[in-house]
This record gives sequence, C-alpha cells and structure tokens, in this order.
Amino acid sequence: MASAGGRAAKRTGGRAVEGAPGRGREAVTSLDVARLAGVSQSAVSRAFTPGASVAEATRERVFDAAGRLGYRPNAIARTLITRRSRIVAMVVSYLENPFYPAIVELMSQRLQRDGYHLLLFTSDTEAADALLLQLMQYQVDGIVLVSATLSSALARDCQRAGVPVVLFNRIATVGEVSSVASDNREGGRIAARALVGTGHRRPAFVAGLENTSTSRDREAGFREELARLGIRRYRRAAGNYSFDGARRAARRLFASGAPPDAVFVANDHMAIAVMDTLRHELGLRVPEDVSVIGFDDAPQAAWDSYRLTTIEQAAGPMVEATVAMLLEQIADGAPAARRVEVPVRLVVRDSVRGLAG
Amino acid sequence: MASAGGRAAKRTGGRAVEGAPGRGREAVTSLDVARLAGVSQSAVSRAFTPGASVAEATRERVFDAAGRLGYRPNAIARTLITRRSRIVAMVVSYLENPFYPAIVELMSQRLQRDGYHLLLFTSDTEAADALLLQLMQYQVDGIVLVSATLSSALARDCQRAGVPVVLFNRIATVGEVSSVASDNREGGRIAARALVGTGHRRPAFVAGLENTSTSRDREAGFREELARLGIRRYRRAAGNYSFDGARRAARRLFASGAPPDAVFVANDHMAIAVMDTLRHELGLRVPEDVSVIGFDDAPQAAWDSYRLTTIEQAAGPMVEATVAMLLEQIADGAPAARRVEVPVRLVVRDSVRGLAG
DNA sequence: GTGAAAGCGCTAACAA
DNA sequence: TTGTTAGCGCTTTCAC
Repeated sequence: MASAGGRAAKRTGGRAVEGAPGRGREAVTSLDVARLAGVSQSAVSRAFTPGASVAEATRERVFDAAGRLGYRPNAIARTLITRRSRIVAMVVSYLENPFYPAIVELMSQRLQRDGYHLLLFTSDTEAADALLLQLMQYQVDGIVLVSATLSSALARDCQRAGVPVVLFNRIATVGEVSSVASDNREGGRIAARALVGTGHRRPAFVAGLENTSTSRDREAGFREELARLGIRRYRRAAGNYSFDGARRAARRLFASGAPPDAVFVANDHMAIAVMDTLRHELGLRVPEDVSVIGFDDAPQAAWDSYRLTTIEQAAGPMVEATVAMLLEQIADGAPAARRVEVPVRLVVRDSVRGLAG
Repeated sequence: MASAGGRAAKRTGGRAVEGAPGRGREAVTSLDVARLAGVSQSAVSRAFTPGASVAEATRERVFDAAGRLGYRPNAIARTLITRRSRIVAMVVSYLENPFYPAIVELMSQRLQRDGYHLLLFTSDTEAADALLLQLMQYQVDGIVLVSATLSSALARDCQRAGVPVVLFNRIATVGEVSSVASDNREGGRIAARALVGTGHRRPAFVAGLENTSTSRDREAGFREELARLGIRRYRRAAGNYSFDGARRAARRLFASGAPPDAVFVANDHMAIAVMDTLRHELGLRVPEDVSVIGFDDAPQAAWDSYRLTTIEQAAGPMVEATVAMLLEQIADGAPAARRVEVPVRLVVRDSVRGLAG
C-alpha cells in the first residue's frame, strides 16, 4: 500500500496523470524506491553504484525497498547521462564459416564477464555504411569489425567520431585504427615448410577473397617460403572464402595436366570443400594422392572424415587481445592504434602425407 | 560560425561549461541542428521521424544543417522517452551446433530489415537468471530464447514484466509464453517410416538432452510410428546434443550383440558424430551396414563425406514466424501466447540404405 | 554520508 | 505546420 500510494502521487509536473491506466504497467523507478526506503533518489543511485559512498545501513534499506518493488535500474537512462552504454557492437560478414560462430561465442562470453553486451550485426559490404551509422546512434562503447570486406575508411570514421574500433582478423589499410590478427604470413611459411619438408614438389594455393589481408598475407608467406626452399612456381585459384567457390577452385586446379601434389587452402572451411571435391568428385585420395593443409583449426577440421592438418588461429588469445584493447581504449579515450599479431602453430592430423602425428 | 556560437551558448542551466575542453568531443544534439537550421528542436525531431508532419522545406533545411554538423539522432535518448529500444535480445546456449549460427544470421538479417537490432547472449542454464535481469535493464523490446535449457518460468517472468518472449525451437511448459518449433513429433514419425519402409528392423535412437521438448517430441513420434509399424522396441542412448556425447552414445549402442541396423539421431550435429564413429572407429559402413538419419538439415549434412539423410527444419519460416509474433506482440502489447508449429520434411541423401534419391 | 537541484538528448502534448 | 513546455529515469555536482 505504501508503494501504491507512492505510485499515484509520483508525477510532479503540472498535468499529472493520476493512475494513468492507458499504457499498462509503468516501470518502477529509483524515485519509487527512494520513497519507500525513506531516502533520496541520490541515495538509491549510490546504493546501486559499486564504488559509491553510502552507509551500509542505507544500502540495505534501499535494497530492501528495491526488492519489494521489483526495481531494476534502467540502463538506458544511465547511459544517457554517463555516456557509456556498456554495449559493444560486432559486425560479422557471414556465419557460414564455422570459425566465426566460435569467435562470436567467445567474444560474447568474454564481454559478459566484464559487464558488456554484444550487439550483433551481419553484413557484407553493401549495407555497411548505413549499419555503422546506426551503431553510432546506439552509443555503442566500441566496435569489433570481423567482416573482411568492410572498408577501413569506414572504420576510421567511427574511430574519429570517438568510438573505439578494433579490426578482427584483418589489417587496417589506413592508420589510426587498431587490429588483431594472426601472424598470417608466418602461417603461410609454416604451411610451405610442412609441404616441402615432406617431399611435395607441386604445391597449389586456394585463395580466399583476393582483396583481403588474411588471404594475401597467407599466400605471401607461402610463396616466400616456397621460393626459399627452391620452388618458384605454384598453381593457384581463388575460392573467395565460400564453400562452392572452393569446390570450383579445386576442379580448376586439377583440370589440366601435371596436377598439384599438395594444396594449401586459405581456411578450413574451404579446405574441407577441397577435400570433398578431391575425394568424392575427382576420385583422388587424401593424403595419398594429394595433401591438403588448411588454416583456422575450425572444429570440423578435427572430424574423423577429414582429420585436416591445419594452421591454428588462437581464437582465445585473439578474442582476449581484442577485448583488452577495446576496453583500454574505452577507458582512456586513447586512440592508440595498435596492431596485435597473434602467433599461429601447425596442428598435425592426417591430411598431409608423411607428416608425423 | 553559427554553429560554433551555438555550441558555446548551448548550456542553458546555471553553471554553464563554456567550451568545456575536459571531456573531448561532445555530441552534436538536435538543439544544435535546430539552431543552425533556424527552427525549433521539435522540428528537428519531426524531420527525423518517418511519418511526422513537417513541411518539405523545413525538412530540407533540417537535413542540410544536420549534414553540416554531422548530426546523428541519439537512439538512447529516444528510447528513454518512447520506451521502445528497437533492440531484441536473443539468448542462445551454444553455437557449436551448426544449425544455430544459421538461425542467428537469419534472425539478425530479418530484424535489421525492420529496423531492429540484435543483442546476443550466450548462456547455458547457470547464469541465465542474472542474464535476463540484465536484458530487462536494457529495455529490450523483445526476447528470443533459443537456449533449450533455460527454464520456462524465467520466460514467463519476462513476459509478465511486459517484455514479449518467444521460445524458439522449444515448447513452453508453462502457459502465457509463445513458441515457434518444428513439428518434431511428425519428424520422428517420418524418420521411423523412412527406416522401416526400407526394411530396417533394429532401429535405435540417439537422444539430445533428455529434458528438452525437441528431443522428447522427436523420440515420441519415432516410437509411436515404430509401434504402428509393428516394432515395439528400440535401443536408445543419450548424446546430450554434444558431439562427444553422441560419439559415446554410438559406442554404447553398438557395444553389445545384435547391433542396430539404423540410427535416428536427434540432430545433424550428433548424427555426423555418430557416422564418424561408426565408420572410423567401429569399422562399419554407412549406409551398407547401418543407416543413419538426422534432424535439422544443417549445412554439413550436405557435405560429400556425409550426405546425411535428414529431417529438415525450415529455418527461414521459423525465423519469419518468430519475428512476426514478436513484432506483433511489441505493437499490440497483446500477450497472445501462441504456439506455432512449422512443418518438416525428409531430405533424402545417401545415409539410409534403400532410400531413393 | 546525504539531499536538492540540474540536466543527459530526445519526443509528445498542447496551444497557436 | 510549428514552437513551447514538460518530462523519460537516471547520475552528478554542490552544499551541508
């Protein structure tokens, strides 16, 4: 009854709505709690603010009143005044590549741990501009761009507008914006060494999207190490990071004479497509006739039907670095613009002939 | 200069901050735009509100001024007053099962189309209570619960608190809350018919989590149709919707004499684990020695290494129904509490012996 | 440690 | 159609 009375008398302005049955249940506000607890609204605010200076007794009375009223602070109102939403946006191009769901899950959990929330967007290039603008409207505290195809310029604009941006698995082509990526070049080198070291002499490469730094760096490392080991030429085809694209790439690679004896594929998702095409369409055995090596260490790479040898991207450390940088920038407001490069390592399974487990 | 003057004179309260270089770039507000355009703040608001009554000339002047200032409406402030955040929360237990990333992607795109945004949470039971409370604090307009293990009671509480909830791929055990799910029972029946109709006589079932409606309904339909076709008994084991759990289940099923000649698995992710275990660990051929039938039609089911015959869940229609119900509830405030059941169908591939493509 | 007052940026009556 | 006014629910000086 105390609460009911409080509610009715609540409106202070001129045309009070006295009960206002129109809109349905109204929210319980900090003012309601304050009245029931017999303290000021500020006291309620302080009671719910971790490091604030409130007497233990006051805090208890507030919590008690809040409990009875079923009060929950309104994060939106708080955001409006503190200018911190505790929301981080993540833009991801597509979730078809199984490496990304894992990243999303990790990121979500990592952010939840710090009291942040994840606003998820899926987009390929086209609608991206409009999207980022929307993000800004939501006062997100930071943005993680996973989408390989979004323009760096866009990212820079956000950064300039005061919203920290971290590029994930992708290098900035403009300065100012931070990024976290694997040591893709070294990954390519490792792949080359693994193949050449086991006697392969006609390697091929299946690229992702040609305009992405990941695909380019992986290939650059591969090419470079191949050359160092005396192999100056290799066949190549682009799979554009799509499953069917990779299947087509595999067909092209093996269409003409002197087929490759090994294929390095820019990610596991495509590598699996390549393996399937080799085995079930082209009648080739992996690894007996052709070796295949992937990139990511996606869950599927470990499945018995593939047992794909691959370059592992350290998802955990990558996510950790991303969140750390983001939170740091949020706290300091410092533009920083750092580039983190996470080490990769070879995971040996059964898709490369002659490589010991 | 007009804008600069506007900025400096902006603070209306007593202790004006005159320039305030402390905090860094301040946001451009609708008031700034109003001043530059020489109109009232309301006019700016109207110009940015789709159906509002503004003269075309006014709108243009506002947009012009907004453009020069780089103004973007503050969605948070709008939410505070309209009480509509245009944010929908989605709680998903884990993204390991490849069916779910597809759902997340579809849902995200579908919501974006209607100007809504997706706040993503990952959680298994434990932290769920705390989670939902947080959601409420963010004034989300609706919640989609995909997590199979979250309690229905929790969902009901949200619903009661005025936030529309739709259970996805999961039936409510309490009334009041809406749900969208496949016709799981019929799916089970179809699986039974497919198996028995092709001469299988020793079927088995690999369950998901025993306490989920999906797994139970799929099994109930399977059992029921088996019985109708004269098969009263079948072996069963629980895989708990995990890959390794399914592998263990497969081992158990085939450990003792008179092994099954067919396995119906509660989802594709587990079905793939079962196939791999059968083929690569137990030395059995699929479908020659054992037939396998799954549920979902996840992308991986179509991969050449599996060619899994499965019961398709119509992801598109399910998402469509979910969003439609949610938006309807958001608009009407109607509790509705409907139960949508989406039809399933058999997708024939090569994992069931004797079933024609 | 606590309360009063001001105001975050916006929209929604109401009056003109 | 437009401007004026009063808040949405919260945090934050400032004074005590």
